[in-house]
Amino acid sequence: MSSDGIIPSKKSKGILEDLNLDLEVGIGKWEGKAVFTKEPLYIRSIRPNAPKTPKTSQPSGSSTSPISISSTPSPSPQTLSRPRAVPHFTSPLPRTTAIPTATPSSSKTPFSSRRGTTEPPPTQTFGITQPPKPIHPFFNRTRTAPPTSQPRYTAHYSSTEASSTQPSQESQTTSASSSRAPSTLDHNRDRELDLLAEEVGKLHFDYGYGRVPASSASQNKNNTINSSGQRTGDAHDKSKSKIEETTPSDVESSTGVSFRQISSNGKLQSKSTVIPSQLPMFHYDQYSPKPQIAYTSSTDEANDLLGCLKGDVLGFDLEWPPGGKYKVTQPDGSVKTVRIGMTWSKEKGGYVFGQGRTALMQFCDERLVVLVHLGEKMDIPSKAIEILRSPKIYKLGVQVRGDGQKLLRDFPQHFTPSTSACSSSETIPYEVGIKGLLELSYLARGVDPIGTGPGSTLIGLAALSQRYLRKQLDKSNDVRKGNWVEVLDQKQKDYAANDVYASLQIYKSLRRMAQENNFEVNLDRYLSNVDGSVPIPRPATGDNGEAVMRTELEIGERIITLGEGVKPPSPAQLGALSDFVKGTRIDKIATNKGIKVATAEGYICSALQVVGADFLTDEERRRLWEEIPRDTYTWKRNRELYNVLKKEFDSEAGSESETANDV
DNA sequence: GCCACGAGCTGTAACCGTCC
DNA sequence: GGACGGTTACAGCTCGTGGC
Repeated sequence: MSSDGIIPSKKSKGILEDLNLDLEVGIGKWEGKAVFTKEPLYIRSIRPNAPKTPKTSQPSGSSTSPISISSTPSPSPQTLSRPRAVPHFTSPLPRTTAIPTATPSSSKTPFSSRRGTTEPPPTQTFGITQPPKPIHPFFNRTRTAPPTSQPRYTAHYSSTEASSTQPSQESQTTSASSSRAPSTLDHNRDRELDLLAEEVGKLHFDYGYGRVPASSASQNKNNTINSSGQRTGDAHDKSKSKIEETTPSDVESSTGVSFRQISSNGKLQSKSTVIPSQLPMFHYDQYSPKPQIAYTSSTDEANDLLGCLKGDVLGFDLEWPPGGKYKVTQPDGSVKTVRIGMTWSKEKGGYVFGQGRTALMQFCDERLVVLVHLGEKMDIPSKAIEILRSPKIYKLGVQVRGDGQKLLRDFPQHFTPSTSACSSSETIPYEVGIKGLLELSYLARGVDPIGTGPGSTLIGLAALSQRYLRKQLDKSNDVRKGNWVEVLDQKQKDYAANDVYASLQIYKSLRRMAQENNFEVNLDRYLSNVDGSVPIPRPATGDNGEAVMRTELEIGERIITLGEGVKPPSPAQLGALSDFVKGTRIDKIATNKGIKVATAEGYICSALQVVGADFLTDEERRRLWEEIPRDTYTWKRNRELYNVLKKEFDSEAGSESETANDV
């Protein structure tokens, strides 16, 4: 592509690839679309239209390059001038699996030496002819840019310019970062991760799911005791010992699920990998005592069985048939094809695929797996409703919220209030719903933030099983997408039981991990309740009885109602004002949100122009007056507010009233 | 096949700052 | 004070992941 294009030329990309970059650097081989940056960058644009007055003082970079990049940290977020986010390199590879790969030289820099970072070293591919696919991206992704005081965008230089930029020595010190603007939430999470990483780095981990350091392996082998005093080590079947006997060299020469090694001093040193296909398959009967599997399609029996479940943490899952055609064997032996979850669309002139109704509910505790087969018509047993509604019983699963929503759609009568419960208020409070749904992948992220990597997306049950149980979970399509409506065969029962029992075992592994490292886990942080509590706006009634639309705003802890037709402030403006009334200084708000102070000032004043200065208390108005300097554009653009405050707080207001108008 | 969710990319309105 | 152009924030889109 030409130098004007978005994609850098093969030549320039080749230069990047050929560079013998250090791990600290991050750009070694580009595989994704976005540009990743680890360090704050100076960017100096000398485009013809660039401002004549540079906003930052620059170290001398490559003078021939349209854009110069330095790894020197920015002195202040307020002084960094950047163009808007621009996509950079393109690649047919999926974005989320794009992993800047380390060059061999990267091994010179041990991961442990990288202060303030939490990402694992990039997957090493030495001697691998076929890069393995099965690694879950969340166990293998480099993290995004670390939290800095930078504004939202870091080093998103225009691709047009970058494409013609020769990689200078300085540019080599840049690393990969998403071109996506890191949100405030991202920043906060990154800060949390950094803090956690520091703490975790001090600890000695024996996760019980990765390779166990020799010293502790002998100690723990078959002797792990859970909090309830039960012996759990031997539950990890005979095949476990095979893994434990694997020599480090065996493991390191493999690829697949990556496990980071933590030395006795707690530092991350290197990683080893295990090919998932070498892992044994998960099966509930490998555990001791072997759980009983109870399959029923009788409501009474289901109630009895569910009543036998003990503890306040249960495995939970649902199965339903994807929409499609299914062959069903009739009582007389004949085979009939039926359509499930398909509806005829006149517009499309064909069937539209949907979903079948929930056909199977799985619950389990340590000793009992209950498979309640609802089939086509059976209603949810009352005991199951009781469990699902109870906030005190945690129901474990991956994308458990989706399961909850599915139940809510299929059986709304049990989890949503009747319409008679509607109040006259503008939102309808829902007292029921499905509570205590505990998202396992969020729990894993909380307990094992380094192992799961950055981000907040869901991690599949199979990936969790590989990592925390060292077992493969059968997720083959032939069973998964099968017909769950008809009476289940043994394969389906096993699949369903394994799914739900694996959730419980993963939870136990995570809990053990947290206990061993003195991490207090508040399970309520990982709940995904489904209570249908979506506010339903009801138009207010005007004096003449006609419905008028008003907007209710929550600012800080105060609620204010705007008049009809008044356009509410933008979310950013409301957020800034909300923070201000909570007592946060404006410069702090700007830093927290990664925006300029002037922008934060503008947001607050703009919001106040809408809600009115009276919204603020006397003290808040004084704070505003004192925190925003007189000679700012903020006051120029909000003169009305300026005059109000000046009159109130400026002792020389009278003599300067004309000046105020001139601002 | 569907659904839900998160991450990354992109267009654009709004904002900021300078010039006349 | 208006015009203008660069900068910033945000909404909406696409795509990939997970679930069945």
